[in-house]
Amino acid sequence: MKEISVKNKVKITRIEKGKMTQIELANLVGVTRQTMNLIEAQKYNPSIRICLLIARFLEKPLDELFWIDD
Amino acid sequence: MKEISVKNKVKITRIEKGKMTQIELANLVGVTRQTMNLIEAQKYNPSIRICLLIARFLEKPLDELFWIDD
DNA sequence: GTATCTTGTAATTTATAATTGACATTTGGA
DNA sequence: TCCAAATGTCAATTATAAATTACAAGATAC
Repeated sequence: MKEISVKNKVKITRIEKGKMTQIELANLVGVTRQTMNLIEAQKYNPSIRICLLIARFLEKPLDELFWIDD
Repeated sequence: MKEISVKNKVKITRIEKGKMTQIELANLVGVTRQTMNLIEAQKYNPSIRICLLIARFLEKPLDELFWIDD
């Protein structure tokens, strides 16, 4: 069981942002919906490239979307 | 030859920040100096966890240190 | 000019991110 | 209530980040 210390608020931000679905955001970013689902569920550590693309499409700064939970 | 579109200013920020060496920053973050070297050279896409730790120790926001070059 | 610390890089291995395909459950609208 | 879209999750594979070991090139101090 791997412990992931990086937290995010991608899911609530996506939903707040209108009716964008996981699939739509995944397509915009260029990942599969499974990957987006795991990111939203905070099951692992995505790459900075994916995080930057998510931040771009959700129109939020990185630091607001991702942080370390310690 | 893999093209990495994520740019960063980790190296100049580290040097500006005093006399911190690559090895010291790598140790703080908890990666090897080779990994830190590759990140500074923008040879690949690090994880958000590593980027958050770098930002913490360099005392800069993520968005200031990492961006997408397109 | 030589010893030492720092950095760049390369080849190999290991860990894990990300994909693919599939199925079950939940949600919301007609 | 029924149907379809959206989400959660799993197992297996592929791609790539990160570690390890090692050596060479620059820099700095003596």
